[in-house]
Amino acid sequence: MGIAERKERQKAGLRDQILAAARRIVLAGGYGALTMRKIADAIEYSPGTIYLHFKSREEIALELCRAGFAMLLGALAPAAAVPDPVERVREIARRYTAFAMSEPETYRLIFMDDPAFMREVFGDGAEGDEDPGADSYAFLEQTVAQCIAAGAFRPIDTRRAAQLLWAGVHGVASLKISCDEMMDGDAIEIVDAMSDALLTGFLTR
Amino acid sequence: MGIAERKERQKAGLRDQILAAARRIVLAGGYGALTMRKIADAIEYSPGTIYLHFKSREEIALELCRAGFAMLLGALAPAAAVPDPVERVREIARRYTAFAMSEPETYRLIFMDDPAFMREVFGDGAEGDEDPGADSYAFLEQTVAQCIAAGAFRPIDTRRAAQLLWAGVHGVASLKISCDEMMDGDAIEIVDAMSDALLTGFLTR
DNA sequence: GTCTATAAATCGATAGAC
DNA sequence: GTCTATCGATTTATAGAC
Repeated sequence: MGIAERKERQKAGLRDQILAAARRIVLAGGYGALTMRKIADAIEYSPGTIYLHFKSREEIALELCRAGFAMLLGALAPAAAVPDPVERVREIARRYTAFAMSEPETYRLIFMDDPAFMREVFGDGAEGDEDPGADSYAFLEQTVAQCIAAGAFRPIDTRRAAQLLWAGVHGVASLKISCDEMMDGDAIEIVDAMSDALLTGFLTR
Repeated sequence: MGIAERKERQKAGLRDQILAAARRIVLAGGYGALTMRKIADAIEYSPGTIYLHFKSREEIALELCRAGFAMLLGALAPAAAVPDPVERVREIARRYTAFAMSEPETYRLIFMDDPAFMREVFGDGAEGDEDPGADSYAFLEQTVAQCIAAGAFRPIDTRRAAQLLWAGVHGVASLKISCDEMMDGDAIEIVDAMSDALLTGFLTR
């Protein structure tokens, strides 16, 4: 390794610092509070330096969205260890909600702020190799498919069932974030009730 | 267009004109696009004039939220004519979703933008006489209570059931707004499926 | 009540020195 | 690569003339 590699590392290092600072700012004050100057102050560089690593403020926000999706996928992943597919659905719902509650501003940035973010990252923003947004959804849909294959669910439409589950859990999580007082009880407890109610409609009787 | 038209509009009251213009701006470009100058341009007054009717930009947004809640309540109201309480729940869900789809930016302003808006309008912002936010929720909760009283629902917790329904419908509506492509099918069709699934969990068997 | 004018702050992004 | 300096645009809100 030589000078070139060291410079490469330094560049990557600063890029990560920028993203970390940006994430802290968004977490603290929402996406609207994210400004180049605040980032510059936080990392103790000049505002102009940021433009050597990111083309614009938008690009930083997009990268935060991508990272947020990756975090969500990481938070969901341990649910794969649950053997029973129906219980796995419940666990996914719990973990999804726990993530939203522990990172409300990240969740808000991804799912509630600008639709363009979610669309660009989730929709097709895949730059070939990775797409944690689609992966997160695919994980849920696969699990629903396994519930059907195992005979636990009636032969309902897989996509429809997965999307209803997502919508139900998202509804609980986003209302908890927007207006906690409106939803009585703990988020996990509520989302369990949501899973119960929805799964009752899906299960064979 | 000129003096004559402006004087005509004066009859409607400048305060209402400001709100109407603000609403058009928010509908067109989201809450972030709402600026005093744009309002001033739209109503053909100077920016300073607006401050004679509203203390700040925030107060205008709050008033838009209140008006949005009132519109939502108005959109829900006809559901009261449905005699069967269970069918009435379905109808409320449909009308709620139809409102969100026809006024996505209004819906976004109320439920998805700044949590402070929803909190201040819904939470306790009632200035004594009116509170369309609480009324909207109360309408749903009363209907659920009537489902239980009529023996259609198992004796479940009324608030919990009402809040799960709200969360489920909100989840569908908000995901449709944020990422239409992610939810297959028409919003009303999806929300009917959501009602079916949730109600199945609530109905006596 | 309405206007003009402007204060005071903040922003994204760029140019050029080093 | 980094900084200083700044452009140019935008914002909220106010002060004072009429």
